[in-house]
This record gives sequence, C-alpha cells and structure tokens, in this order.
Amino acid sequence: MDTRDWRREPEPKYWHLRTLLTEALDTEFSVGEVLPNERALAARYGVARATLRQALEQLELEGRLQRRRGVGTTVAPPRVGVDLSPSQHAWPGRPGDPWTVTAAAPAPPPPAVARLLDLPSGATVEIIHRTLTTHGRPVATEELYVPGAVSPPAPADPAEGPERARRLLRLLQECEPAGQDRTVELGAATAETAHRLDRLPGSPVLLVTTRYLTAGRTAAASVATYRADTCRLTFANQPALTALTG
Amino acid sequence: MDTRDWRREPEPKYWHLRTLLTEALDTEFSVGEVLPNERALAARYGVARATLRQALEQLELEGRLQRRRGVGTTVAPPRVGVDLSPSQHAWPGRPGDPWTVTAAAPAPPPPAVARLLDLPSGATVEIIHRTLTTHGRPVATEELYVPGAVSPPAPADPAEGPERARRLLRLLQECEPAGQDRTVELGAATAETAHRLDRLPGSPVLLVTTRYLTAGRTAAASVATYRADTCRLTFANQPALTALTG
DNA sequence: AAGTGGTCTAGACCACGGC
DNA sequence: CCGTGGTCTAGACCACTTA
Repeated sequence: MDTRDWRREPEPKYWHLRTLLTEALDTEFSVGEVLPNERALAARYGVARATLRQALEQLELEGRLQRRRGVGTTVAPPRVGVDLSPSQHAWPGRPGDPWTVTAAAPAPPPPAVARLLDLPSGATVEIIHRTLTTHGRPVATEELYVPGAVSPPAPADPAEGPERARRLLRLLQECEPAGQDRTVELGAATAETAHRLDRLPGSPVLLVTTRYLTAGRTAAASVATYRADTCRLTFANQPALTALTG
Repeated sequence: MDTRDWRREPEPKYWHLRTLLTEALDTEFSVGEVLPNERALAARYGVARATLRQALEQLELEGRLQRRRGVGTTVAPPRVGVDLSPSQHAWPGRPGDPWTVTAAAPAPPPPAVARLLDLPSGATVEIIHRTLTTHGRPVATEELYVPGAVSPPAPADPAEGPERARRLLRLLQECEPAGQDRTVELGAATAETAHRLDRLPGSPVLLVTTRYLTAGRTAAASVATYRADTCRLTFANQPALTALTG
C-alpha cells in the first residue's frame, strides 16, 4: 500500500498553471473573449511556451477554451447538450431531425461495422453521411449503415447523393418502431472527420455507436463522432425499466 | 469556401507515426506486451522524443496503449464495457452492484451539484464515495449526493465511513422505483480522482452526471468519473419509448 | 542503481487567417 | 504581409518502479 500523502507532493507547473488560468477565466474573461497570445502568456507566467500549451490543452479538453490557428485562443461557451434519448432517435431522419444529409452511396462497410451488422465481409451496404450543426458550427458527423435487405434500391434512384439518402431515410420511417443499443467511448478524430468538424487530426471526440433493432434483429447501425470539446451528451428522463415492465 | 483538397496536404510527422505504430500494434504485438522504450522508438523512427510521445499520446487516447512511469509502455486490452442502462442502476447500491463503497459523510456539495439538486447554497447532503474495479484495476469513482430529506440520519449511525454508507443505500432501495437523467461529457481528472484511478492529473475521463428522480422530483444525484482509456459506456437494448407509451 | 515515462526548456520553422 | 497557433528539435532533469 502507498502510504505517502499525494496531496503534499509538488504539483507540475502545467497543472498549477491550469488552476491559475481557470481562475482567470472565471473572473476576468467572458465568453468569446480573445486571450493574449501564447508567447505573451508564457512570458507573463514565466514558463516556456510548451509548458503553457500543456495547460491550454487541458482547458481545451475541459471545454473552457477554443484555439484556432491564425486566429487565437478564445473563451468557449458552455457545451451544447445533445439529446440521445431513444425516443429522440427511434429512427434517424424523422421529421424535425436537426441533422443534415450530405451524401449517400452503396459501399462496403468498415470491418468493425460489418461485424456489428452480422454481415459477411465484402457485402456492401448503403452508407449515409450526415452532419449536425448548432450555432453555425459543425459539432458532429455520422455514418449510417443500412444493409440492402432493409432498403432495396429503386430503379429510378440516383446512384448517390442527398436525394438517394432522403429516400432511404423515408423507407426507414415506415418500419416498425424499434429498439436500440448504444455505446459511448473516447476516440481521436481521423483526418477526414477532423476536417469535417473543423478540428485537427487526433482531436478528442466522443464516438457513439448505435445498433438499430427491428423484431430483435440488427436492422442498421451508425457511428457518430461528436466534438468532445463542445458537446455534452444527454439521456433525458428515462423511467426505470422495472416501473414499465413490472 | 475552402477549395483546397485537404487529403493531399502532407500530414504531420506525429500523425504518420501514429499510423505506423497502429499497424505495428495490429500485426507485431499482442495484448500486454511491452514496447521498446521511448528513446529507442524515437531513434528507430528518426524523430525527437517529444514527437514520438505525441504519437503515443494519441494511441493512449484511443485505448490502444497504456503507459506507466517507471514500468514502460504496454499494449492495452480492449476497453471494458460498462452498462449504464437505466434498469441496471434504478438505484445505486442494489444487490449485485459491482461498486465498492469507500466512504460516506455529510458535507456541503459542490455548487454545480447544489444547483442540480435545487438546494440552497450552504445546505449539506450525504456524500457517498464509491469505486468500480474490474480485472483488479480501478476504472471509475463516483460521488453520490443524497439530501438529508431523503435519508434522515439515525441516532445509532456512525458519523461516517462505509457502515453509514451502506445504511443510506439500503434506505434508498426502499423508495419507489425511479426515473433518471444522464449526461456524458469529456473531462480532465482532478489530482484526487487521478490518484484514485491510478492516472496522472489531467488524464481524459468520461464524466457521467446522473439525476435520480422519484415522483418527478430530484431525489439524489451522482457524478461518476470513468477512465476514458479503459472504458466503453454501453446503453443496452432500449425499446423506443413510442413502443411502450403508445 | 538502473531504467522507465513525465516534465520542462529555448529555440526554430510551418500553416493558416485576416488585414 | 503579419500575427496566430501547430509542429518539431535536442537537450536536461525529475519521479517512479523494479531488481
């Protein structure tokens, strides 16, 4: 057993700096305000720029700051809540859904998704790309994977694009109300999603994987990528199952 | 509009390195294996140690690696799934609950929690600390906040400690089955929770805030901190509400 | 004591945004 | 063009674990 008192150990400079900056943010700055640049801040606190940046990274992770190359470091607004309650997303694409469809085309899914859908490797599915924007800024992208059995192509359909996507989503709406599985984990943005979210590659993101079920079978799956700095996922007022099934 | 093709731009060294290391992890290493030390890896790939560390940080964020000072860098096992379905946690502390109570005592809650519980600032609540351990490693800590109105102290109760906590949890079990609110967001471990989770201050964690409801009122609240590198939160097979309320 | 990852420095150059 | 944050270097020293 570790008998030392961890509280008495000297804390790293970047951590102390984080505390100082947090207090400064709480008292001296308001949302949207631009901080002094990194070189000036480093000088003010008497540390190397790399050390200061380590502290800023922490605060960005916590959603307190927003940094943009060529622009500067600004105080971030509170995170936006995104509702992931099952009732809100029984099927994606229902009327009033705030997501914007950007593309759709048949293609083979990544191996992890094929496993999720119980498909043989090599099978192709419809892949629908969507984006969620709030306050004029992109906060999430999603790929929705729909096996051909669920939504057979119509002869008149365009081969790809938003129009095809909208037809597919309309088809989904007509299915039975469905259950769903979700998992949430931390991830790092790939180059492509980073670009779509206006972030740098490797930025921390919340990865939400959903399995959509009809009659006990996996009808579709989606992988949504939320900007971890700007999003708070909410699962609203869910009655305990014991109250409903008992 | 940005017309450049972002795919053709040269990627940063640390990002390319991340790709190389990912491939190496997939083909040449198995779970638990120890990687060469950072100085050796940096030399092998012809980069500075700081650059190599940037790549390792990415992989740790993705849950692929685990680094421990004085020990080395090892290949991490797949993330453990933690079930956060409402049915699993109608109330904390039910029989079979895998959490371990570590402490309990009355104290004023942090301001954010007081707001959540709709309490005047200065009011005190019961604070119960719990820890979740899987495979012998701590993966989460939680503080459960219970207002005195819900669980009035009994004269014979010890002033604090696990015994008091267990009585409080027993009291909760006797209440009505309840609904709940949840939010999930990214956070940075404080010095104290970092210590409890065997991590460094500032490590990325998943912050799960839960409001427990009885008869439409907030009966209690909890803030749980999950190690983001080792945990995957799951919300199992939830029937769409339309199917239950319709 | 030896070897690991963690912290910190002081500098350089690059990519981007706005003027 | 200039100022911003992003990348990268080559070193030093520290804190921790293990033997």
